[in-house]
Amino acid sequence: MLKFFSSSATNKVDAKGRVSIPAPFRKVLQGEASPVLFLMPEVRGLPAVEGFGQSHFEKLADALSQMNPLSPEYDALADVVAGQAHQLPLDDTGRIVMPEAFRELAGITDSAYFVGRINTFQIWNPEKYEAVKAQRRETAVANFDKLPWGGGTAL
Amino acid sequence: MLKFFSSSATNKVDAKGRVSIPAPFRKVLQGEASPVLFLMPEVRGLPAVEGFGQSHFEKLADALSQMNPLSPEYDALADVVAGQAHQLPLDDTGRIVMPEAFRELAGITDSAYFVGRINTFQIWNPEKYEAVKAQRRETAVANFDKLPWGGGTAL
DNA sequence: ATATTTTCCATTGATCTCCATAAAATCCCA
DNA sequence: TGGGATTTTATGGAGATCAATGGAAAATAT
Repeated sequence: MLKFFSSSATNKVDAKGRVSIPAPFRKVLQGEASPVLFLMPEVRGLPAVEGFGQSHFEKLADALSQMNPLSPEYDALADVVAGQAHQLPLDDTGRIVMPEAFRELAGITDSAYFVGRINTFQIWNPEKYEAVKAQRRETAVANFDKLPWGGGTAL
Repeated sequence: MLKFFSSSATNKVDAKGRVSIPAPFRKVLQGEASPVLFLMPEVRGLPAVEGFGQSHFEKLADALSQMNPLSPEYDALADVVAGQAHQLPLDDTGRIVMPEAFRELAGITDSAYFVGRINTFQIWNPEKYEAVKAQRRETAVANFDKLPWGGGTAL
């Protein structure tokens, strides 16, 4: 079973904030030791929510554990990774209740766009993502040679 | 067992988007650890879909994992490689359901042209490929001396 | 008791699986 | 080497399964 988040989908968000996690992402989460979902604000402040599973969270936690907990850097990163993050249970139909704070941060009201990012996925307001998508496409065309297309020409 | 995609074929696409993956390509996919097919938009923006197996995807994912996930380049490439990509199961007769977004991107309606590209293959609208084929042949003639033809004329 | 949250059930539409057929490629043996 | 027999491919369709969603009942908290 695959361990990367790929594909994208737009799902509805109901009045209580319930939303289905796309099945391909659920399968990644369920392939992990403990099938839980973490959400946190997009680190750079983009209007999006970052989601991932247990294994990625542990990598973050381990990295933080190496840092000096009395440093400003630790304070800052721990706030994003732990303080503002939530660990959410999936109900039996694969839904979560997306906390109000995240919906507000991402400008999500009645629908949410899920997009895979390999080790994580992001949740966007569909219209807002549409706006960055074209820009990303352009940047991708200009940078595709950074990827290994078989010949090892990358980098 | 061959591990490169070569040959080409035109197959029908039914109303639900079902299409047979040409047998030679299936054999390449089935030679891998996990026989799944990835599809993603052609990275340079051509009206075509790029297909490949697990091993190539992992090369891309590894390369991305080396990049700074907070850079615009990561955003852009991850969107193409993961966000806009899909991992598709082959049914027992070797078909996939080609997502609507890909059919639209490539202008594919009722038939699809599959063409091998060594480490990947591409899927085109047959007429659209016909249009680029002549151009490619010209460029190939001008560059065939970059390939080893055994006589020592190469390079 | 009221409001909020969680669990459960029900519906619909999409997706997957299975079966069946026809055409093409391959095999095989005289 | 011919040519029939077998296997592999490509394709169509229908039934079974699953995903997404809405709503209500049950539980919990205030």
